[in-house]
Amino acid sequence: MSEKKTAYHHGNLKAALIELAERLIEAGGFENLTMQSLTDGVGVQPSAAYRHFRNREFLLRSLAKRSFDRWNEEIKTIIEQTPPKQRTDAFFRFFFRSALAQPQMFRLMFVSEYGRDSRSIEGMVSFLTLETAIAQLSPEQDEETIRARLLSSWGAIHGTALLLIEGRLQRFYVGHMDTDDLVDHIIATQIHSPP
Amino acid sequence: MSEKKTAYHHGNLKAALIELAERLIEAGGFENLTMQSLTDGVGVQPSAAYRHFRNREFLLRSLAKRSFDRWNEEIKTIIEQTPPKQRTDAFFRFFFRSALAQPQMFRLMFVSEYGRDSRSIEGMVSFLTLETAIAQLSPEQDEETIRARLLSSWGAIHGTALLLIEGRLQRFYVGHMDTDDLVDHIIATQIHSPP
DNA sequence: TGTACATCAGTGAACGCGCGTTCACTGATGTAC
DNA sequence: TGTACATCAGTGAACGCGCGTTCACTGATGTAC
Repeated sequence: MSEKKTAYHHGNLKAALIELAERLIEAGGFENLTMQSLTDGVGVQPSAAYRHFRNREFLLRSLAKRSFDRWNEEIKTIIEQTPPKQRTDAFFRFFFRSALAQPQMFRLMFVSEYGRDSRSIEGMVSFLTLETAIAQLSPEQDEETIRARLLSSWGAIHGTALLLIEGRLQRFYVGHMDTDDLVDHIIATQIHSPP
Repeated sequence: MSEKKTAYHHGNLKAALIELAERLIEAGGFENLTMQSLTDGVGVQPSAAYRHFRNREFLLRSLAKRSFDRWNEEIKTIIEQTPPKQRTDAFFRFFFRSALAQPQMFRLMFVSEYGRDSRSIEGMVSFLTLETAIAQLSPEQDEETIRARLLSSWGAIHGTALLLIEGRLQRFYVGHMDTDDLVDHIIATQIHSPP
């Protein structure tokens, strides 16, 4: 199997489709990803895509899953390399960094229906990681309080990331405050909030 | 102009379309509102809708605007009837109450493109209301800190409301914790967090 | 109080098109002997 | 080392349909005289 693709057999169509799909999603949002634009971009007939993906929904689902897998890998690495007390902070920072680096992929993963499955299974991993990290910050708390903190932190970073992605917060910045400052503040609020 | 509508002239088509549109959106999300299902439900030809709304986008925009207007009215009333120190709390509670009462309308207003215009103008009202309320809770703070708190609170309630709407948080409740407890906790975190 | 006419708010039929998806086919590749 | 054949991964053409939108029309309503 040579690298050179013949005119007929593309050779690595599936990989090419995935790669382009990720670019197109980032460019226009998953809602606007069409099978035709995707196959056009790769230089192949629309029908060829169906040799590799059952249908559009399946494609989007598997794209979301891929991203979640990568995401969880990265989180695992970060957690391992960070001292326990700083893990919550590190997780929050990673969360915002990735959300702002690939906002449309973030939406596919965390907003769309297509990410739902991955969220409920793989999503737990980061959830539990975060919970453990939070628990270590305040070991005296009971389980229920820790859970409540976890959920409210999750809501805070989820919502703020979405607002930042939509770019609808800058208008309210004052002085020399910017996105980084806001993220700092949110992290401080979530980490040091009282029981 | 009698209340009785003749077979031909509906009489109050516009109002009927709006009312049904709100019901259909709440039932299936704004993405799935079609002009045909809308006019069908009212018992009128699809083309009739275009006598009252330029197009679908315009319809959805004006629905979002209507909701924002109502929403801002309600907030104004609540704020007026609440002592200054409790206004932040009251606003948060109203926010969650309305989000959970009409989740799909919330999405139209706060997530969709169609609510964007209303968010940037009318949205400021509630934003500034909240800012004033927050400022009154901690009068010693400088403007920038208050803004940061405002934005991070906004993110927290925005994100948590969306997660609650998607029903993806219950799974993580423990003991006798429920949605109300979570909301309580979020409000406590946001209101009493340190500078 | 009645008639003529403008205006308004619907009808009915159709269009167009974007887009996902199917299916019989064909060219290239891999494998058995 | 070469040939026959199965298998695989594409092509090409077309379908269907949901859905927004248009447009010439018509029935009802309101108004001037």
